[in-house]
Amino acid sequence: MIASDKFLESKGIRPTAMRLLVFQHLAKSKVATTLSDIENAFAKADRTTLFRTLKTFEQKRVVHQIDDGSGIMKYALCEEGCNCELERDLHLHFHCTNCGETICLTEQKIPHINLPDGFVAEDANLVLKGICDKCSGQ
Amino acid sequence: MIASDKFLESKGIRPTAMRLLVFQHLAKSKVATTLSDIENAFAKADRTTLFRTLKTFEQKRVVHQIDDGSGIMKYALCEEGCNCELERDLHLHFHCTNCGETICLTEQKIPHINLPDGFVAEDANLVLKGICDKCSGQ
DNA sequence: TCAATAAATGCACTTCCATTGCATTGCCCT
DNA sequence: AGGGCAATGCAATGGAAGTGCATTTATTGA
Repeated sequence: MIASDKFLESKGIRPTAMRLLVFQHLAKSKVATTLSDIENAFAKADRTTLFRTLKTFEQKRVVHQIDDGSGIMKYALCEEGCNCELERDLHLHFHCTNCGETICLTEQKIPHINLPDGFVAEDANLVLKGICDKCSGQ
Repeated sequence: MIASDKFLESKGIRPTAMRLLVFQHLAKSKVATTLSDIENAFAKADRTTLFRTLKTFEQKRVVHQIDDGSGIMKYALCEEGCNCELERDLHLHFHCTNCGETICLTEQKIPHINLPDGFVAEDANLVLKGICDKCSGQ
């Protein structure tokens, strides 16, 4: 694993202190994270800065945004082998209705769908809702 | 096709004038509809009433809510053969990034996904984004 | 090194939509 | 008719995304 600052630089992102902290916070987290989560983790940080940091990360394909239907956007780091740069990495997400957490199931890809004539798909978002492994007692 | 008021009654919904209008508006529309769409269609109507009408419809399984990632909730009538009462009708939705419309592809079902141990899925939401048939020029 | 320039940050504010509280109206049933 | 509950309308709240602008911090080039 390379150092965070080198990694960000390799993505074309200037590795400021704030950005390194946000990046490392995302790296530690196993679940998708909301803006408010990050805001609470660093009491000193300003919402806007965090917001823009995430937007920058998203643009540079360091994180992807997840809309799990909870009404709040969540963010998660792209995987090592994530081919975000070429095409969207179409793994699915699992939203636990018990604990509210959203998990990237990077192993599970979205199956190919045959669309009616004239429809051209460019992106896909599949969110399963239910009970996660922790909450189901396993 | 049975009359709207009989239909609503059969679903346990009192068929008020407002509700009949909303129902018929949804029935006419081929695409998923936002609260604002309906609000604009009936200038006389109050947002709140429409909002609660939709919530009632949703609860009684007359409409389903669609979160297509546009940030605005949309609603569409459940199909004739929709088995919403027993389990969620897991068809997918197509969101056109050109015209902004969201279409229920009721023929296309969400494929079964094998989840890791401990995960129990109860609901699924699959939204494809791209260009719809009208916008692609077919 | 120092000034000029560009990028990042912080604060205040706006906007948009979902949602709720409460008073009022209208409908149904006895 | 009238009691009671459901539906409606108005006003207000709340939460999250997003924007404008001034300030600070970093980078670059003389």
